[in-house]
Amino acid sequence: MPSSQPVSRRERPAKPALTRAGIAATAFRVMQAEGLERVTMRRLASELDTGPASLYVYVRNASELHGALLDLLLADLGYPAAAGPGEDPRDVLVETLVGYTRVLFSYPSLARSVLILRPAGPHYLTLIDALLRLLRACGVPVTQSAWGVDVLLQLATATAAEQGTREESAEAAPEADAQLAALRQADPARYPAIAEAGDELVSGPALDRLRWAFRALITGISEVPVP
Amino acid sequence: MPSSQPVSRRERPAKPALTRAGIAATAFRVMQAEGLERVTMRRLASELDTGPASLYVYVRNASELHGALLDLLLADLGYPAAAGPGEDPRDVLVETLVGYTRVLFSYPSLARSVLILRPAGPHYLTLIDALLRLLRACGVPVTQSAWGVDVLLQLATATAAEQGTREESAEAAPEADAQLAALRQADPARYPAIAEAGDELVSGPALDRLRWAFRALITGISEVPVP
DNA sequence: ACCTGAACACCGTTCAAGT
DNA sequence: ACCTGAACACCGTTCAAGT
Repeated sequence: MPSSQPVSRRERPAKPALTRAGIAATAFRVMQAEGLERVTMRRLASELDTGPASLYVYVRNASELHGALLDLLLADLGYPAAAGPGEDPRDVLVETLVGYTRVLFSYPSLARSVLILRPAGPHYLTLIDALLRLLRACGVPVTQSAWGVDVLLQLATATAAEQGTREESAEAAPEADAQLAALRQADPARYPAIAEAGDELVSGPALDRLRWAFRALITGISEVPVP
Repeated sequence: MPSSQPVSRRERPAKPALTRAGIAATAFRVMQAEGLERVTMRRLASELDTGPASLYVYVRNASELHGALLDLLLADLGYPAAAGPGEDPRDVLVETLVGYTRVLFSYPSLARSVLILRPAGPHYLTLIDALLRLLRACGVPVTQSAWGVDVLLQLATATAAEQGTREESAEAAPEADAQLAALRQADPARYPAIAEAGDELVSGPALDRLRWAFRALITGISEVPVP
């Protein structure tokens, strides 16, 4: 009676052990390749050769996983220590904010998730710390810097959420056109201020508008004292 | 051979004819009663005694329906014509923005949807027109008003999306606590600026912070010329 | 021509029952 | 004690087949 020997389980394990970091890394890879929409618990489970229930041993829920993805994304962001000689510290701050927004621009769905997430990862804290330091370097008082950094990050994240370069935002495109058309065709008698503003309402490249918005907000943050 | 007479189909029609407005009104009622989460195409269909496919004759998709819900919500918003005697026109502008944000605060999920929607309904245009008029009344040049109104509305909508009073935001609550804890426990050696800012980072009622953010942004909008 | 039943192709999360 | 198969309770959208 020949008995079939089971192949040693320790050799070439097709199934690597599940870990939180491994799940996050797999999620990151799928997000880069196919966008956050495809990063579902079921997809990750099948990618890791297990059932969806197993992921919940290492991750509280899908939203927490999105927070981990943001932190992986921010790992490569570099920050200037301070403004160079003859450099406007506000320009350095604006470009740092633009750098963060650019990263999120490629993943608008992640930006949408982050907007309601209150991220707490180490790289996100590094971003907050860098922005606070740059605000202080612009001469902004500490209380205004503390309240201001939140608003600046919100503006950056919301802009990435609403704009966005991936095909996923193609859904929203027809509605953007609808607003454009509505503004242009608005009855001047009923909407006189819209008529007065005219094409200025929708003019200019998105990045120019974003830079201007950052500059305006930084100016206000530095001038208006907190109550 | 008695034949059963069919009951006249024209009497007491249990099924009112489907219309776009009727669908939107039903959606609005469900949203008020149970939140936007419950406003699904399937739920609306069963509420209207039909199949989900029938709704697509009158509504392009769920996102377009959310735009209609926003416009219904904005129908009751009133706007001040101008600042009264001895009244700061900036305060009037701030309170108008707070009024819009308050309405959205009760429906954070709608705010999330609106953020990527570019609304185009008549009441939304009325809101844009009113804000433009108030900005002009503050002495803000037309180009800055035109670019500014977009950012102000984005800030309002994003704040409503991320805060929010309904139980639906209870999901996000543990993460808000996680950020709070992370900021408080941040290593001062690694995050010196966070340590310096201390509790100022999370101090103050949400509404005070929002009013301050509006004030700061309005100040910047009025001072920084568009490129 | 207009409307819709049924199907397509999925979701996140839980929990009883395994090992 | 730790892990997971299977189920629960849903989604938005499409299209062939009806009336």
